[in-house]
Amino acid sequence: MERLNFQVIEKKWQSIFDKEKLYSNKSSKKFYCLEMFPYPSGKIHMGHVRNYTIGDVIARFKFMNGFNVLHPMGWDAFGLPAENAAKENNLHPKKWTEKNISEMKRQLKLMGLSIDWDLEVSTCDENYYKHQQEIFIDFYNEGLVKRKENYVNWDPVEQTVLANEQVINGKGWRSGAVVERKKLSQWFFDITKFSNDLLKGLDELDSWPEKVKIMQKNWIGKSIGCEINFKIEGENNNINVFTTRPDTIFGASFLAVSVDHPICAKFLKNEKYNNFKSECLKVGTTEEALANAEKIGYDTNLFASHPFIKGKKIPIYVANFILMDYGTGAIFGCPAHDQRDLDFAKKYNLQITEVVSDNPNKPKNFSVLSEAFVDNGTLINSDFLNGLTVEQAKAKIIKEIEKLKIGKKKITFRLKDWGISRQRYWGCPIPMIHLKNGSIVPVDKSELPIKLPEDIDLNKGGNPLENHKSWKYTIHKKTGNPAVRETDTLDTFVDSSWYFLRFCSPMTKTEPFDIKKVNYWMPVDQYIGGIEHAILHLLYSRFFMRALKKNNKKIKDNEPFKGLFTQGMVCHETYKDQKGKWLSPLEVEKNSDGALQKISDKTKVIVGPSESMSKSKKNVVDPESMIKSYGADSVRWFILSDSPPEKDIQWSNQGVNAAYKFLQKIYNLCYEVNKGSEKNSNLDKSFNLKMNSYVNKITKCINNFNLNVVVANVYEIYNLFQSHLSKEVSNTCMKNNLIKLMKILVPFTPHIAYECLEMLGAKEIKTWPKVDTKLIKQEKIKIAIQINGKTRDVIEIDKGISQISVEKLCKNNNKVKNKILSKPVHKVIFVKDRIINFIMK
RNA sequence: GCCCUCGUGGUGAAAUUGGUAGACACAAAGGACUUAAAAUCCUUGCCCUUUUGGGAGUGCCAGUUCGAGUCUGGCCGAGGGCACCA
Repeated sequence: MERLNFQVIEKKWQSIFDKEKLYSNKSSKKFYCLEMFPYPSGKIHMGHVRNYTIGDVIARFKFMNGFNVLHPMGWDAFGLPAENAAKENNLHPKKWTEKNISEMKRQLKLMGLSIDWDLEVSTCDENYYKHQQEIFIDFYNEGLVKRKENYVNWDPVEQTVLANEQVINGKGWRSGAVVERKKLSQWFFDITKFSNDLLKGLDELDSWPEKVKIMQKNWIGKSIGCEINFKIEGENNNINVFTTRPDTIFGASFLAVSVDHPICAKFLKNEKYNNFKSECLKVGTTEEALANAEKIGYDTNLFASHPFIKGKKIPIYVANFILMDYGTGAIFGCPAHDQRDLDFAKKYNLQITEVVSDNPNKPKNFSVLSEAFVDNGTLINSDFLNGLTVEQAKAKIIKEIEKLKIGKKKITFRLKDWGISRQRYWGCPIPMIHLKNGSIVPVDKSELPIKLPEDIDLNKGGNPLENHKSWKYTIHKKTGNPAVRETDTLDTFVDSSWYFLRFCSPMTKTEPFDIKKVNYWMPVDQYIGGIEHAILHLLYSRFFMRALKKNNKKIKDNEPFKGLFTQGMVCHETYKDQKGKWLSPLEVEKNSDGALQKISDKTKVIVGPSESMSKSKKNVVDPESMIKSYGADSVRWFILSDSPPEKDIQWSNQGVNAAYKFLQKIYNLCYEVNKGSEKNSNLDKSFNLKMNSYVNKITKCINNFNLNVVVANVYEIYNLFQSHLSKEVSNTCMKNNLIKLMKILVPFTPHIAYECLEMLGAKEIKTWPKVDTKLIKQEKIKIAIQINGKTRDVIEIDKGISQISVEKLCKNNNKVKNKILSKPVHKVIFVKDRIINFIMK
C-alpha cells in the first residue's frame, strides 16, 4: 500500500496552479464563472468552502471542455464590522481589513481553487471606489440619484440608517436592535424608475432558481388598479385614492388617509389629532406590535361625496394602517370585501354593504360575519355593474372613471427607492459637496477619488467624517467658494453592485471598466452564492446594469447574471452542557458507550438539532484545521458528496474521514495499476463500454449541478475497477480508463487527480474525457420482465432489441416461462430498452 | 393571513422525468485477519418461509394508467419568503 501524503502533493500542485494557470484557455468561447465575493471577516468558514468548491468544479470543468474561463476573486471590504473591530482592538479599519484579506487569501489558496489572483479586487481600495464615485456622479447627472427627506429606519445600536431590505421583522439585520423611525435627508438611487423593467427582465432568466425569481417578483410587487378622486364636501379639495378593487366602489363606506397625508396638515394644531398621531408612531415597527396592532382611526369630521351615488356622503378618517409611501397614501374602504376595512368599519360602526356575492339570492350580513369576502363573484347593489364578474366590473368602472375624468387606470409597485446614505466612516465617500447657497453639487471628476481620511477618531461616537474638520471643509473647485463635503458614505451594497464588471478589466485606470472587455465577458455565465442575497444584492446588481446601460449606451446586456445557483447552508449538530451552555464540537468527545460527553469534566452532553453553523451556537468547524487533518481534496470531496448542492448539508467528521479514506484508496488503485503487468483482454470491450457510459452520465450531472450524484458515480466506478482487478481486463485498458477517471476528478479533487495523472504518465491532462456516442449505442442494458405490472426478473440484453426477440427470451427464461405459458396472455406492453409487461387475465 | 418548496430505510440521499424503488455513502450488528487494538475486507439490514420463493412498501385518502416516488384532486406534516402594499 502506498501512503497518500496529501501535504506534499497539495503544496506541490498549488504552486503549479499559481505559476502555470492551468485554467486559462485561449479559446473563442468564453465562460464567466463567479462566486459571490466574501466579506473579509478574518477567517474563511465552511459556507465559503462549499461556495468556492462548487464554483471551482464548474470553472475547471468548463475549462477542460474548451472554454476560456474567467474565474476571479475579490473582497467586499467596506462595512461596519471593521469599525467595531477597530474600536475593540484599537486597530484602524484599513489595517484590520488588510490583515483579514491577506489571512483569508492564504486560506483560500489552501483549497486549491483555480482563481486568477491577478484580477483580485478590493472594494475599499481607492482604485476601486474612485470609479464608484465616478459612477455615482454619472448616475446623478442622469437623474438617477435623488435627495429626499424621508422617514428612515434608524438602527440605534449601529447609529445608522438601514434600507428597507435590511430591516428584518422590525429589527436591524446585523445588530438585531429594534429599528426606530426617524426623519432625515438621504440620498436615494431611483431604482423604482426600472420597476417594470426589473420585473419583465425576470422572464428571460431561465437559468435562475424559480424561488429567487418569485421572491424578486413579490418584492417588486406590481399591482394593477386605478386612482379615483373623491371631492371633499364643502371644500375645493380632493382626495386621490388608489385601489385594486375599483369594482367595489358602490360598497365604499369611508375614506382613510395616512397620518402623513398632506390633508392632515390642518389638524396639527388639534390636540386630539396630535395624540392620535403619536399613538400611531408609538406602535413602531416591531414584529409584535405589527402583529397585534389594532386598527385605529381619527375621525376628521370631513366628508367626501361618492362619485357614483348622488348625494351620498362618506366619512373621512385618518387611519394607522394606511402607508404614505404606497399608492397615494389614501384608500376608500369597502368593508364587505377587505379584511382590514371590515375590522375598521366594525370598530367605528360604519356602513357595510355587500357588493360582490357568490350567491346573489342570499345576502350576507357582514356586520356579524368576521371574514370579508375577497373571492370572485357576481356584482350586486352596484347600479350599472350589477350582474358582472369582478373582472368585467373592473374594466367597466375604470372606463367610466376615465370618462368622467375623476381618475385613471394606474399601476403601482411595492418596490421603493434604494436609500444609499450611511452615517458611517468605513464606506465609499459620496462625492457631493454642499454649497453655502444651499445647493448640493457633485465634485469635479478630476478631484476623484475623494479619499477617506485615515486620521480619524472612532471613539467619539456618531460619524467620524462628520467630526473630521479638515476633511469636511473644502472648496468648490469651479467657484473657489467654501463648501462642506457630504459626510455620508455609500451603502456597501453599492460596492457589490458592479464588482463583476470591474473583474473584466481590474487594471483599467481611467474608467470603471473597459467596455470591450465587459462586452466580451459579460454576462456572468454562472453566478454562485447564498440564497440570503435573493433580493438585495441581486436586485441592486440588476438595477446597476440597467442604470449603467442608460448612461453608457455601449453596454450590451441588461442582465448581469445569466445563470444563478444558490447553494444551501452548512449545518452541524448543536451541543449543550448540563447547565445549558453551548459547546463547540472541540469540547465534546465520545465516551465508551458511544454517548457524547464534555471533555473537561466528563459530564453528559445534550445533543441538539443540526443547525446552520454560527458563532452564537458554537457549532462551527474551522476549515483550515480540517484541511490540515484531512487535506483540501478530502474536504472538497466531502462537502460535495452528501447532499445536493442547493440543499443544506450536515458537516460530519466521519464524513470527511470517509472522503479521506476513499481518496487514499483511489491513490492506491493508481499505484497498483501503474506497476501492474499485462493481462488477458477478454473483458476490455465491456469495461470500456461501462466507463464510457459513466463519463456520459457524469458530464450530464455536472451540467445539471447534480454534484452529489457525480460523487456516487465515482464510487461506483471505483467499485467497478476493484471488481475487475482480478478479471481479464488488460493493464493498458485499466490504465487508460483510470486516466479518464482522474480527469473526471480534476474539478473535484485537483491535487490528487493531477498527481495520479502524472504518476500514470498521462500525456495530456487539460481536456475532459470525450464521450464516444458510438459506444453508447453498443451498451448492454437491463430490462425488467413484468407480469401484471410486477417485476419478476431482470435480464441483460443489447440495446434496441425488438419486441419479438424479447418475448422469445422471456419464453426461455426459467423464472417467468411457466407463468407466461400456463395461461393465455391478454396483452403485451413493450417499451424498447425499458420494460416488457405481460398482462394476464 | 398570503406566496413558495419539500415529505423515500437508523441517517444523508439516488431513481434515465410515467417503466427494476432504496443506487452510492454514513451509522449499526455479526464475522474474517491480528496476541490485541487500529486499519482493511466480507455479510446482514421490513414481514412470512429452512431454502427455492412470496408479500407489503416512497406522509395519509382517493383517482388516471398495463404500470405512479413521479401525473390529478383532497387531507396531514415540516421548512422558507412576505407581511397593515389598498
